[in-house]
Amino acid sequence: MLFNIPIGIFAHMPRDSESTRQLIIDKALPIFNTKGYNAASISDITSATGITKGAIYGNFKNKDEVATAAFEKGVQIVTEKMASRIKTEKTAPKKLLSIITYYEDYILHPPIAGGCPVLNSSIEADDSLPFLRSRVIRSIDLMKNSVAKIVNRGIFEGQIKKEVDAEEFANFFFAILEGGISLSRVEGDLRSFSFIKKFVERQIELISN
Amino acid sequence: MLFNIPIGIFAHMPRDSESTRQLIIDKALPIFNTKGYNAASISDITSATGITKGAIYGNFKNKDEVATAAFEKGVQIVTEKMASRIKTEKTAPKKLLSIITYYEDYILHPPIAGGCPVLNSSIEADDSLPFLRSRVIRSIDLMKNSVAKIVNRGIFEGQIKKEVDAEEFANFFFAILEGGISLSRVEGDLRSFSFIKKFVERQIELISN
DNA sequence: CCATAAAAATACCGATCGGTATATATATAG
DNA sequence: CTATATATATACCGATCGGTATTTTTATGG
Repeated sequence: MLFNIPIGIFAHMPRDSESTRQLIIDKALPIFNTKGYNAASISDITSATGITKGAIYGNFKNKDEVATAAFEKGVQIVTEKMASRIKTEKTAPKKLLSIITYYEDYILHPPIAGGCPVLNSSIEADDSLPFLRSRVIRSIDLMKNSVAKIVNRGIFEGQIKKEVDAEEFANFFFAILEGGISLSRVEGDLRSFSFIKKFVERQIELISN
Repeated sequence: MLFNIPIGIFAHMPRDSESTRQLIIDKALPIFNTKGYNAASISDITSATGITKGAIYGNFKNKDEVATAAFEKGVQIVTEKMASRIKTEKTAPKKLLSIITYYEDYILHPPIAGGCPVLNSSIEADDSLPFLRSRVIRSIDLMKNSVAKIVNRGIFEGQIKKEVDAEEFANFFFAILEGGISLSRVEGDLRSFSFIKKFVERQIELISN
């Protein structure tokens, strides 16, 4: 944990503020993700962490910075878990299918309470929360690009039909899966997502050789 | 405006509270839709309407009821405009295409500031705002059903391939278009939506006879 | 023109918000 | 053991929140 900290540079080292910072981020993430940025309060975070306001404002400049750090953590969790799923498969169609099941598992066993942080923040940040918007855009771009890369590599390796537009497919793929998550979440069951899953699976089959 | 009010039943009729109520709803709708329920405040509404808190709480029990009325108004606006577009077309494929262009126009010339109230409320209401959730679900169901009806009628009239699963298509259609709106809104341009539009148009072509 | 009842405006409430200034606790260097 | 720098806790700030009690305005019936 502390191995990276250069010994001798800091003359004094009282309590470990880095682990406090991580605690705040970890506890703040599900709070922001379920309640939304505006409804989530600093005192929500103090309750969840058992840490006082002084510790929070000692480690973050303001609420925006806590939210930003929490969002980045959320993106990291989501994308890392997804990437590890993708890696286990060898061909493009199977990689794409693994993303679908990742989304399905995400609904059944949410790694972060409150749904997908990218989608949630996307809705909340589109006209308010300017400090989050660019980060949301970047995350979306990252996720769409990774899908496009899979498709293009699949074309190169002969698993995907070469006339497929990777960027178009990536947009479709991302939009419908995010839409599917939001549908199943608000409806409270997997029914809508199952339809969407079936549809997307057929699309993958259709573009495969 | 006042023609419908039965004369003689009310002994006294000071200011017209119904038009005040409508003013509040009309001004509150874009506020709730852009800022979200929690960030939107009663004083935001008093500023926008030029009306005082007393008038608001004279016409609504609390903030929840204002938000509910605004949401229903939003749904009404969205669905009525969409229905009128659909009606101008005769065949199922053309009706479906008209919905796509409706969404596209919605992005370019939003009838309500802040995006789609159904999608926005869906995200915000999924774990908070229980008083809105059932209404959101009902609205989504309504919109998906109208798409499914178009598809089924299209099958019946021979315009759509009979092996098409109307409910599956409706789920796909709704999820991807809502996803497309949210994408283009947060990204701030139509690029993603254009890809999605192209994709959905091809799907419509594929299920058409 | 006056009485009346409804609607809207005003004034106020406790609670909570994000944020800050200050005090206290803690770990290390000497 | 002590001095010191840092991390955390405490106490407090003005602003704003949703909501309510009360007063003022307004339209109508008589």
